[in-house]
Amino acid sequence: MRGEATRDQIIETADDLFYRGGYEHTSFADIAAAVKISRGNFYYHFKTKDEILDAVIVRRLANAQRMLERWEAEGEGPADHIRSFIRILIVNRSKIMSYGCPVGTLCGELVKLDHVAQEAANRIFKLFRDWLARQFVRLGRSKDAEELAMHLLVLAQGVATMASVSRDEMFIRREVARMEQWLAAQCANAAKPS
Amino acid sequence: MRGEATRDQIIETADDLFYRGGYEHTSFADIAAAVKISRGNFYYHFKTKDEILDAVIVRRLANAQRMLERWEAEGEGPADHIRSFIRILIVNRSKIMSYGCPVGTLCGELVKLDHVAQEAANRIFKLFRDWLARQFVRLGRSKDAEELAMHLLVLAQGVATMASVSRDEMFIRREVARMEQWLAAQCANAAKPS
DNA sequence: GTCTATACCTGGATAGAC
DNA sequence: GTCTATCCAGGTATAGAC
Repeated sequence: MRGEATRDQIIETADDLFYRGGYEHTSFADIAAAVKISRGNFYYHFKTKDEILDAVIVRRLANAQRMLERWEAEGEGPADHIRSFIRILIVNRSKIMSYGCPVGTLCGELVKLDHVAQEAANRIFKLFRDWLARQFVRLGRSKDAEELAMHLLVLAQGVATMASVSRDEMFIRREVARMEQWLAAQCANAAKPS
Repeated sequence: MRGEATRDQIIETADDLFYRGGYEHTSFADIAAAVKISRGNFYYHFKTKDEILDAVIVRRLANAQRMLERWEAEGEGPADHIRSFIRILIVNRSKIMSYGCPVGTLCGELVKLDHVAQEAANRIFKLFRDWLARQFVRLGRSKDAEELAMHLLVLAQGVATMASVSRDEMFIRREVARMEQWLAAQCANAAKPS
């Protein structure tokens, strides 16, 4: 069915527009124009704007899941896997400097809107947190794995926010170097308290 | 003049509503209702919504400035001053868990809206960064004072973002403890490379 | 300086032809 | 499955009385 393809295109486009312009600020007209369909056709695929948001979140969850699996398949061990996470800040630096972190900015917006999809969006963070925690467990830090995972998310979110303010690539590189240094210290401390 | 008082009330109310609900999501009607004036009267004080935003940013800048001066007056030295900065995360934990950091979330929203006031809002960050850098200089870290200041802002922003996602007070306390530990290490390293 | 009334537009959502 | 036409709510902004 051609319809499925259109639906996927809408979700993909909405994902991108929500990232670049925010959820509320992006209108049906914007998405329809980008997909090159009429506004009316839109409602054949999604009855409400919230439905598109849900679909976008599902898509982001799936994409994140795939990315984590790839990192595990490619990396040599838990430390390597965590390093892959840290390096998305470098890999995606352009977009991050322009629009921040897709996950963090969406969750932040939904908080302010007091939106029902808040919890769904937070699940993306949980996915990363649990995955990171598993890596720290394998690193011999089972006692504080969760805390270390949260701390890495803190660093990543902080860097993303300040990167979109300063728009300074060297800033990102310095902070990433710090994060890798921190990770190395955690490896050395394996099985010891923080 | 009564007019000045009304104007101030509008700014104060808008400041709060912009923080809790975001700039775009907050309508004139919302502000007018909260201040208990008519929408028409509104336009006597501010011709456009952007004008209110400008006034709110000016207000936030002034408030931040006053807060920094208070910290310097109250604290015993640069390390103490920086600790005051770190502890706003504890002091404002309720609001931060509900709405994130007022500065970070505003700048993040303005980035997505591609709003002209972006630069003005970023000035609030610059105020904090410069002030923190001065404290680090006094701590004998003139070589990397700017970098350390940015790193503290990264930590604060990351904690604020993840706090509004996890809504876990203990998480904030753990991260603040980490920040204070980090600060102590920087003091010990005074005049040495990071 | 504050109000009411209202113009105007945009955005979400529906109906119905093709 | 896609379109055009249209409705309606809410948001910014203006005019003009008091």
